[in-house]
Amino acid sequence: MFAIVDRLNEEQRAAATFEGDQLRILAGAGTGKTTALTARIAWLVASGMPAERVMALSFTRRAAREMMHRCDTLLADAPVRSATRRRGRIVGGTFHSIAHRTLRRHAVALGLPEGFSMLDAGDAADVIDLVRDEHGAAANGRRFPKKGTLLDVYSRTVNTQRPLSTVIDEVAPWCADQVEPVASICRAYVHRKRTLGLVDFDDLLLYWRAAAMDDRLGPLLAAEIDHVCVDEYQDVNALQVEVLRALRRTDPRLTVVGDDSQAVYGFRGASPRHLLDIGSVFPEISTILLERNYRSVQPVLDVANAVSEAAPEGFMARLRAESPGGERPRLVRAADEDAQVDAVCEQILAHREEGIALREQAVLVRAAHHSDLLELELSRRRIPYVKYGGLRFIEAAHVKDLICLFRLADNPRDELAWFRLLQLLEGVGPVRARRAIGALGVDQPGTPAEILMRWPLAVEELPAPSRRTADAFVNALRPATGESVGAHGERLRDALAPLVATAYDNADARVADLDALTAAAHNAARLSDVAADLTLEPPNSTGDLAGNPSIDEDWLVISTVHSAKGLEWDVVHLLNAADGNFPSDMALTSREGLEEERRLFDVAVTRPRRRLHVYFPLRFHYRPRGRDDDHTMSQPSRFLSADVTACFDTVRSSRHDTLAGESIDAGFRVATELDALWT
DNA sequence: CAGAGCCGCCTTTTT
DNA sequence: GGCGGCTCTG
Repeated sequence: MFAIVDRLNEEQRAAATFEGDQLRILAGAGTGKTTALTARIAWLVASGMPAERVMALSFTRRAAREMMHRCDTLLADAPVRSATRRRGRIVGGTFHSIAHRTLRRHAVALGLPEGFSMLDAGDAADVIDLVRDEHGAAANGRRFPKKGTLLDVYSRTVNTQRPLSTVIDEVAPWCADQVEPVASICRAYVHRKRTLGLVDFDDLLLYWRAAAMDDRLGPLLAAEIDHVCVDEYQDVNALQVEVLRALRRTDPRLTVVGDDSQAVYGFRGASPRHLLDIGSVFPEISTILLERNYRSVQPVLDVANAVSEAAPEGFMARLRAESPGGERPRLVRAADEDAQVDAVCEQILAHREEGIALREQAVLVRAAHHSDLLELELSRRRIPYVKYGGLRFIEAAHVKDLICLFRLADNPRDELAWFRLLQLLEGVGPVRARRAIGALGVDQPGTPAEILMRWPLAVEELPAPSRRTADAFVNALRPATGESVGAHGERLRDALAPLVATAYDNADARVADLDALTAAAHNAARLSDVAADLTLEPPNSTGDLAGNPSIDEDWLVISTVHSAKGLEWDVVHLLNAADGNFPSDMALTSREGLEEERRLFDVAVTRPRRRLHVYFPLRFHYRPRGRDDDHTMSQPSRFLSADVTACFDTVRSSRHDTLAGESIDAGFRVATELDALWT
């Protein structure tokens, strides 16, 4: 049992073995927060608490995965109390994924159809657009918020639990006098989702809270869990706090970990106040501070300290390194983005020659598309990489088609899925699709089977040539008696494949994707689960470009700074440290926006253990990923103040040498090929 | 009414 | 360079 806390320092050990009910661990970057939290979990389990009665929550998927992984490792080594009891696994994941599991288990009690559909952000915007149209929003001649803004306003209102008017003042002040029409659309949106059995990301939390607050269901849920742990508590929002409060109504045991100086999810309603003022919700909570940084060498921490010193408020103590020595970070000025990419690749390979594997290096970017050029170059140089964050596989049209089909198989009320799939048919556009859906009566009462029984009425609305195809794919929706979920999935895939093949180009690759996705149906309880899992935990298809990392033993990590939070590498390369990129000019409309960018910058520079390289191109392509020659000049990031820059060795990338080398190489090749004609 | 073709806008971060 | 929204045509 003591092996668990053997390698911890005094404060970490105090946290892991804390005897009280409620604990808050406050700690700066690199001080071993997650180590302390996972050690605490292992300690609780070793002390006799069944692992499956510990719930561990985090906001991001990556942080949740990391936490689960470390728990698994610790628990595998820890002693088992009772030889007869098989060790369970802790209940862990993101808030949203645990909420989803709870909703599936108690769907009926919560007034949801068993096969409810999980909407992604795009679907949610489409539903809200639907009700927006029906309200004749654009008709009154006034500028009215579009679906994106409406969803943003709705989501912030839900997540911050504040009045709609306050949120509108903040997010879209130009329509502050239209609060009532917006409210009415929000009400219609909520009502529509309920009628059709649709659940969006925010609903997961709303229903979970309702379940935990319910007089019958709440105690049931509470009785399943002894201890709740929350990582990255500075990223929780008001709604998540209420979920926690509801879950802990009867049993107080709770451990949270956080760092207010790393709060970077304000844009979705999170606030570090929840961490700092936690006493107002859980008055009994004790606090332990972790202050010793084990991650980084002092020259790297000097950068972080200089960055945070410029902040007007809110940072904790200066970071002091436990490990001595270390090299000064490098600030690399490159002529343009191409030179930056070259410099990064050269540096990565140089480190690799020194014995630092690709896996121990990461390239961090503010926005996912900042690594586009780099990814091309990495592929060209055959350097394998995996990218986290950014555009998702799931947003590819054919992937959404299959997800919609799986949703529809369990929930024939899913108007959105019908609308999308019907339009794959030849000669069917929005109008005919809508008529057919009207004939189905998706909003009428009745069982799923009864809705499908109205299909003969709906098919009348479609043009004659498409009816056979349409019949075939609706037949595939009906479950055959005794058929497994996997077999049903295959049948749906077969019905969709020809439609996908005619509706899009590069059909082969797309149909291959369908196969891979269908495979997931074989060990699922129901098809809507497969769809929901893909929505909550979307795979990313990058990495294909540079070879398959599961075969290559070593690969580079590319990540957005947001997705990199909580992780560490020996070497970190931070790209595009130019104003407008980082801080993103999108964030500069408010002071809080700028401060959040500063914390994000702080997160980025506190990721490396040993080496930090910050790159700054002097010119940018005017169009992102543009291959033309239009450039704009750029300023260094405002976070690279004189004090910060003083912590770096500033170097210029040697683009010209590389160019010269390449042209000599090309000249040599031409000569060889010309000669080859005559041998 | 569907679909081709054209214009202009876009691009933060995550569940 | 991609996509959403618009117009024009059959």
